[in-house]
Amino acid sequence: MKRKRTSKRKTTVTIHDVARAAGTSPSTVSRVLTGSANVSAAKREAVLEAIQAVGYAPNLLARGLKTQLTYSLGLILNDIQSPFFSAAAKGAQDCAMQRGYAILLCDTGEEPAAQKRCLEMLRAKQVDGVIFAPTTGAAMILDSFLQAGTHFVQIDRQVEGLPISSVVVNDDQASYEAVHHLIANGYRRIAILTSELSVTTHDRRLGGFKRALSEAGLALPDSFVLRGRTSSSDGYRLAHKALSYSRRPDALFVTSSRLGVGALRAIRDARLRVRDDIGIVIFDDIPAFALMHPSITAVRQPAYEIGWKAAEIIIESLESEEPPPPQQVVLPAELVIRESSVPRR
Amino acid sequence: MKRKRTSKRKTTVTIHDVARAAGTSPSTVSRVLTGSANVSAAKREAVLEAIQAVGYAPNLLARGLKTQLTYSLGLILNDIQSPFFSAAAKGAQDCAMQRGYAILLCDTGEEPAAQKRCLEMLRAKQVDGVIFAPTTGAAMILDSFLQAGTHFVQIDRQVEGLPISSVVVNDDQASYEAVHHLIANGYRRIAILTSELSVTTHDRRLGGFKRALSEAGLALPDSFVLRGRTSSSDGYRLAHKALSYSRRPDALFVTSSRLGVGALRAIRDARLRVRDDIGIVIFDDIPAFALMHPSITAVRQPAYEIGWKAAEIIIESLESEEPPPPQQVVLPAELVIRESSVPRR
DNA sequence: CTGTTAGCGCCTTCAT
DNA sequence: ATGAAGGCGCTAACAG
Repeated sequence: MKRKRTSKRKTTVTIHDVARAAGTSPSTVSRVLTGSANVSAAKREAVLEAIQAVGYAPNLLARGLKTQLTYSLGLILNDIQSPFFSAAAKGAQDCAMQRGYAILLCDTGEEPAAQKRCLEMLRAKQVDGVIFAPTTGAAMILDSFLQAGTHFVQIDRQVEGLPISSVVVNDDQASYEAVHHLIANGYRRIAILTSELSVTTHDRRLGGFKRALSEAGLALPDSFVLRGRTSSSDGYRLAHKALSYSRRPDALFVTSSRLGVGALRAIRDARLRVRDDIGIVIFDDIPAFALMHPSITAVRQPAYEIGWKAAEIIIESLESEEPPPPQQVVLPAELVIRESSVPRR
Repeated sequence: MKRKRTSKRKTTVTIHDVARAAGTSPSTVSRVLTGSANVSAAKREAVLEAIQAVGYAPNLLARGLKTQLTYSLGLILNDIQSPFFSAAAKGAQDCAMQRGYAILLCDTGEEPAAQKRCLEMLRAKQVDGVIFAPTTGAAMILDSFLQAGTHFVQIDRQVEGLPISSVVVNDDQASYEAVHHLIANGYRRIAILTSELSVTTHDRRLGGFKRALSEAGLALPDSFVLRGRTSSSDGYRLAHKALSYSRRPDALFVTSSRLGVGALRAIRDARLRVRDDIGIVIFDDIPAFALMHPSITAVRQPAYEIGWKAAEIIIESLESEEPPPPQQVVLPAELVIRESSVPRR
């Protein structure tokens, strides 16, 4: 962790150098930089030229130290490789960039310990705000940060009962509709593949699933609720198990695309035909689902918009005089009906 | 862009507070924090306790201003949503995190202007180094940064002729092998779908393609080299065009997964059968390719390793006394043979 | 081993 | 409109 300074810093050019080159004082240079006060057109010109001449670039560390504002936002995700989170990251990045903020990226891999380390690091870096998808154990860590006045907004998941803004989708309702759609298409023995993680996302999707079933008067054997971790191999394992039941399900509702990909592989390996032997709807759409034979019905989430909106909320709250009260934004997820849930004939 | 300070900062606790609580001086606190010098066990204890008691968290801005070291790395990508880049991002993030560095994420969307803005922002933030996938126009912008002593490493693409480290795959050879494989499986009229962007990646893939063809004594009509942008709709358009030729190709080599996804859709819409009517190999593998019917042969890139290695190179060079000379790392991409390139019969 | 001193680069009163 | 002075929080000599 130790490191020596190399000769790198000889080239450090500061507002002093600019001032000297422009024949004025550092304060004046600072004023044209921030635009905070009036300076005569002549001086301003001189300064601007001097900046070019000496190749000056501002040092945001120094500025931040002085102003207590860093114009950077933390972004804590569980898996940047998932299409959902990478789209959200892009949305947040684009919005932040446009408003002059930078994004510090953290990937927790769903590890509470990593989540804690990320939060601490972000605090030490003095980020102005944090966008994050909480994983288990977030609540207790968060307290101290809220007291420190850090602005937060949660995405995808929610830690309930905390006065924090959030941007999520209508997990319950969208799941309800997806399952309702399966039922309407004649499927009766529907199993759910979901995560054992206690995050709101999966809980609510399970909730919508159950609601649709009970509303239709359909039974739900305990064995039809299959829980695992979130990798695609877990999806494989879960689906494999479900398909091995003597009375196996005739349809699957899967609460994440990763699990879904694994489940599809299991179906294939079991030599079962998607749609004819087993219907399937997956929560969270990925481009590949449209390409498959048969194509896969999925619930599309506005991931990019979620990320964008989260950044927007944070920046607004940062830049307003009175920090606005926490807001809960719920964006609609959309059922994209393809072939895997619609039997022929 | 203007913003008032809120009442947030009342809670700022510094090493002074710690010092007071521990009955010692700020320097001693600093010493236990950095471990730079010996302090008596008693004092150290007192300081450690005081830190807990007053809820102190270090301010890395201030430290960085003093030490000229920020322990943060810039990461400039063209599209975080692409599986390749998001895997690379994760690799870089994991390595950086492990070594105590943070990652500042920038997404250029392949825009030279955005690339420039990102670079400037990163410089202003005083990052210790930058990992980046250059897009067109990178060369000229880079110069000034190299002089400023910023450490760089390129991934995926290369700006040639600059003394910068890079981590790439063996684009030429892997492409050669992929096309050779198509030829060995009886395909003869092979077209390539690639990008019009002049980045080394696509150029080299085209190079390997041509090499395999000429070595086999196969002709390459100009119309069989199709170039577009990089979206999947471009892939669709290009493939659609190729398939409409009176003497259409019997196989496609596609130089990116995005283009490939579009091409597959075009094949499907044209009611052609992958493999039997038209063979296909795609450079850059994504999980979905394994799931399709028939499954898609692809060139798998070690994206995570590329990101990891890039971070490692930068950190090593940062932490070594003598900055080591730039190194060019070439990781092997692997041809994953599935069904789309292997005719039955 | 420990406290004091002097900045890192910048912004911001305060005088002028 | 402009310059001088002080300090953001921290570390690194320098003394003792």
